[in-house]
Amino acid sequence: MTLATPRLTPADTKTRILDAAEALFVAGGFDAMSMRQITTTASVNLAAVNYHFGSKDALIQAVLARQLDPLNEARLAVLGALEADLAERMTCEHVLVAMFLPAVRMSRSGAPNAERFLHFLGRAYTDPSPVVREFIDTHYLETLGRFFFAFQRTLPELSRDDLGFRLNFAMGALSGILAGGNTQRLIHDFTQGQGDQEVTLLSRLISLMVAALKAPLPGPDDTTVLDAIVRMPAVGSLAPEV
Amino acid sequence: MTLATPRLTPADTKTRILDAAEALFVAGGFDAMSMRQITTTASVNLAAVNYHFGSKDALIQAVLARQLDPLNEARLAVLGALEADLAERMTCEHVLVAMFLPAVRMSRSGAPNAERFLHFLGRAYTDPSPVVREFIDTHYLETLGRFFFAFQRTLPELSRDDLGFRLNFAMGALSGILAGGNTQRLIHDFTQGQGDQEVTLLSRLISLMVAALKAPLPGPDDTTVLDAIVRMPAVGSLAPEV
DNA sequence: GTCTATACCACGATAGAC
DNA sequence: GTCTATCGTGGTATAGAC
Repeated sequence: MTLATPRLTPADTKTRILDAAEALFVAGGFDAMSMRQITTTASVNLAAVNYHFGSKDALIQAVLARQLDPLNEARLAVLGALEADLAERMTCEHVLVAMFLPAVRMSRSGAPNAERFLHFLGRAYTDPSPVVREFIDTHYLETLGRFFFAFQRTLPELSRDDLGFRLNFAMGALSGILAGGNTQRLIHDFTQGQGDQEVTLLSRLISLMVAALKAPLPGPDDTTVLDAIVRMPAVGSLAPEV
Repeated sequence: MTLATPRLTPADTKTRILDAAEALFVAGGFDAMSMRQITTTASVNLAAVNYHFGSKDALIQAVLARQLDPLNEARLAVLGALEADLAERMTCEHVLVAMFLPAVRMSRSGAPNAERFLHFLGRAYTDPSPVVREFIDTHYLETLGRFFFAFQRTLPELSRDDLGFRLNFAMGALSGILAGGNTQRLIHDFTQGQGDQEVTLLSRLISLMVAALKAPLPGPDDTTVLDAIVRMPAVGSLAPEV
């Protein structure tokens, strides 16, 4: 754990660059922050970023890691604690709580920039730049593997492929919610929520996740019904055009 | 309907630019296609793009519109046909079929580049560039308003806000699936599927969508259960760190 | 109206002096 | 460690030929 030393002396170059980059990232995303903007804001030379981090890509990865690594650690800690406590009594709801609660917790902690944390998180998860996307995906993969196991234990009736399909579905859905125009409202709900609201939003999200995870596999009947729809005259008569 | 005239004379500059841009877009996405690449491939001058389209952004929008506008028209046509045929007997499964079937149909049509259509669609829905994203969102909004109405009629028990929340969830989920590493596999399933496979994948997708749309609202009981989880010693004792 | 040649400015990156 | 100067490439703007 890094001590948040509130020293009065100016931070060193590396930290100043990280802070400036983080602020500009939250404000406008990866593409909007230019090296010249970053170095000007941090009051360092243009070449300093390349010297300390190697490239703009490596810089943003350092910025992301500084915030997201503790988050993933917290997720794993909650998951581990729940598993130690409940063992076989775990449900997928517990796993979902382990996934979502730490972010909410962090945004309410007394730490500096706590209220900016969800802003940062929203940016990180929705930023269009490939560098950011790849970092998120990679760093998720480590944690996701662990959670995948946990989900598998609570949802033994699902095959490995099917669980992967549904998790992909559910996580994509969460990203979609964050990416949509509701982000501001969601963050507002998050930050404003004291206890009750926090739990309310969590339960709302989780109930949708659970529905997607526990939905019955489409049986032959469903296929037949769907087939009937597809072959309806009203649908089938429409010639496809490209 | 535009006639797919296979003229032997070289296409005019505008069309050549559109074709070249589309090919490069499918191959590598928006960022990877440079103006100089496009104009070289199309054998036109660098400034021709700016003359005919105004900017690179406007060009990609024209490329997207040429392919996606017919798709949206087909979606609306299927929806209208189903509504005319079924009236009050419509279910949300019918609406979902109207949403997803046209894309599958188009990819199987005899039109040129039909098999490339889902590749193109995958790119369009997952390209990280803000220009592409904004275009997709905007052009969806028109169609989505119409579909929102249709969903509302088949799911009267959901409030307007709640339906919006869940549709956002479901559509984000679909994008997530397309955006994930499964895209190639999904496309493979799509293209290879003759009838049966096509219906199978559709039914699989739709069953998840239906589950998310029809999931019961979390009642007081669920909130209490969740609250109990959140306040468990194992969870609550973990101090948040940022 | 169309098309071409060319100039412009901002970007990220890097070599080399200090 | 830090700085300046500079390179290559990106999208864009315009003057002028046809």
